[in-house]
Amino acid sequence: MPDSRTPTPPRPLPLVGALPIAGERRDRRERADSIANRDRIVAAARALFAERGAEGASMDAVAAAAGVGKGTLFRHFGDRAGLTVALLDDEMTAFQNAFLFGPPPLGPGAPAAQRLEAFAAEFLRVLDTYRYLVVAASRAADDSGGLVFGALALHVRMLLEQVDPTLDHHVVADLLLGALLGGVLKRARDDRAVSLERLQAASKALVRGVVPCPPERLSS
Amino acid sequence: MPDSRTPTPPRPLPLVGALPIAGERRDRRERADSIANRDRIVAAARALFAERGAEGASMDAVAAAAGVGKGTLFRHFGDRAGLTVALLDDEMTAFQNAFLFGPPPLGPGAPAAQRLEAFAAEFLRVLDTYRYLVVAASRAADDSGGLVFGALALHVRMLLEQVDPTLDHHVVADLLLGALLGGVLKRARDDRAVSLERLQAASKALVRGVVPCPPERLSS
DNA sequence: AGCAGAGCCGGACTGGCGGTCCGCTTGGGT
DNA sequence: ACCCAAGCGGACCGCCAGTCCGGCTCTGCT
Repeated sequence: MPDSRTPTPPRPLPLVGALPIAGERRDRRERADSIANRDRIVAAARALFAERGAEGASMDAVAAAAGVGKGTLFRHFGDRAGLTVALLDDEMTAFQNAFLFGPPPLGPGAPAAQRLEAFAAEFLRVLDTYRYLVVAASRAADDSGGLVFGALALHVRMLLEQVDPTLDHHVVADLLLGALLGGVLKRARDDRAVSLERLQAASKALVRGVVPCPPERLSS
Repeated sequence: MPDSRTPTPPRPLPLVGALPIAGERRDRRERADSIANRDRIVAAARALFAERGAEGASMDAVAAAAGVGKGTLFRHFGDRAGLTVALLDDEMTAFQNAFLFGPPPLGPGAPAAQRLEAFAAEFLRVLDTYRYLVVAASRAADDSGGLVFGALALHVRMLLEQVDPTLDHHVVADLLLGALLGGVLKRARDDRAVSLERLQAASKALVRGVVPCPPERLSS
């Protein structure tokens, strides 16, 4: 009997830093059918969450839609929270890459204040696109936002520090992310009573508020 | 057989406006034992949520702790979400009264900008005090925040409009409330890694940012 | 190519939870 | 004192997250 069934199974991609680049090798090569099954589960879960909403998709339904057994599902993702976090984590990792290596104003090269504004707008766009995952994660995960948005919060903190060193970066970053997340969640619930553009414009006002008043740092 | 068991039972206190003043009379007087049972349920639920956390307290456990049957519990509150909303709603109503009728700077009489700052600080304090309810409601209710914080959002919108008529009050208010709510939720999860005072200070910075730059409107 | 076994697969099974139902009890008006 | 509408309780139901283990497939080695 394998000892990989200890109380803390490996859970493939729990942290944001892990990139799902193909060809990455572990201590032991992962079996091809295992990888294929994982991919099918991810695809099926994405479709089900998008279609039936957060709690319309039971783990049984996901497994059935993916054409695998429940054992396989739980082997790969540990529990329901692990699945939702893994799904959302993929998107957040992509966003993080755009932020770290992409072109300005989101990526490096632009002034910090501009990058913050671009971050808010783009973060809202991405969250809204995958709002079904955000809703699911906000319910399922005990540390909702902790693991998934941790790396993002770090970057916001750095930007905030550049913009105004006297700020309490840590807390203000959390507040800012909370505002964006809350906005998306409300939009997801109210069936999009306000347009994404309005949300983005309001978030820009919020970000500009945090930045020190002298306007010469803001305008392009 | 009473027809009060239709798909949409009355659910005593779903809206914020309903004040639980004693002596208020409905079309038919409510039975004394019913009121007593409701109070015992509320007290037991509060204790259980505070003690065992959001999902440590099942409805069976609440009913048992209150010394009533499950039928009584569900008759009074409809479902789990109804119970958590009712609990949180009581606190929010009290807070709302302080905001509407209490002394400045929270109540009327102070400049809008100051009232906004006081609102943020006090809202954080109240939410943090009842953080176990906030966590429970954020999981249970489908319209989490919609019903419970709706009235609060209205007031914030009014204040924002007074402070800067060019603002998109509706969305900015949601963003602001989302930031505060998110801050409290994070604090509830991380076991209070940052002090409430730091949170309040950061929220003040956020509120000041939204207000137009000229500082003569801000300082006392 | 053939073999051995490590590790993955699947789906029956379990415990517990939210929510319902209906016969019984009781409060309160007359 | 009487009556009955209203409230009560807890057995019951279906669902769902998570577990378990026998069997089988894929992989690395020879």
